Amino acid sequence: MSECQVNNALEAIVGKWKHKLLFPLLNNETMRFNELKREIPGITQKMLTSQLRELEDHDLVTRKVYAQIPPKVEYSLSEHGKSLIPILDMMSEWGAAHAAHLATRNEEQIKNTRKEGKEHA
Amino acid sequence: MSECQVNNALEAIVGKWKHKLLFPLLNNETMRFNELKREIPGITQKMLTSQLRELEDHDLVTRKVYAQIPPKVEYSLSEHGKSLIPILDMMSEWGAAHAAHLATRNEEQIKNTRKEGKEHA
DNA sequence: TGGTATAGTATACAAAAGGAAACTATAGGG
DNA sequence: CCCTATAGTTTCCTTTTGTATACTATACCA
Repeated sequence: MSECQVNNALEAIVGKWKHKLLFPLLNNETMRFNELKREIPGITQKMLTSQLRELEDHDLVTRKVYAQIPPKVEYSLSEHGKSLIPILDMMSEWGAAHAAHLATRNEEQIKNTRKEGKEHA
Repeated sequence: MSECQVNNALEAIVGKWKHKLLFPLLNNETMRFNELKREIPGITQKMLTSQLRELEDHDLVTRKVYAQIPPKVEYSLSEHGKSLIPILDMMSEWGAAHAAHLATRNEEQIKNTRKEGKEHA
């Protein structure tokens, strides 16, 4: 296992918005710019553009421009992008376990605080 | 697969330095503050402290303080922290594949550029 | 002539992250 | 009395990110 390769992987999917774009694209074969924007509440056009460009640079997302007016651009997950699915799956599973772990830990801390309170009383 | 859980997972290990701390801690049962600092070139004390605190908050790293002077503090991967290993492994593998993918893609682009050059000549 | 729609850019600003360097505590050694 | 060592904290500054808002092009429609 190499820290440098982990870094490569993280760079591809990390960012405030980047991995949030992946999910709508997993569920829809193709998506248009404004469609993505509607799916991701709070994102600005600038952020959506820049994050899509970065995903494109990593060849995770494919951008197809139609020479029309008004413009039409379709985004979709590339074949290479789909190779991320198992990792996202695993992270999702671990994320859930992690959240549960922290929740029980915090409950225990609250119990201990109460005990201490009684001891001091 | 849930975007929110992936987010939980990413939050735990993302940051310019956080995952870089994990590797020395995987290879050594316990490590002291300055030992970690030496292992991670370029990190400042402030960053090392803050990232260690965040890992501790997520219960990925355990901090043991010895009441000595000069101070002695030992950091180690918690049991929960060790549950990250399969994910790091997978990310490392994907990161290598990803780097290779981008490399061949770029080579092809260079070839195509040369072809275009000849065509125009 | 003016409004609509799409997929963006451009500009200005605010907030967050990160870096550099100085400062802290205190036991032991010279 | 000063120096060393460890594990930080504090302050100030710079860089990076992100937000808000306005602006662009152009075919079609009324």
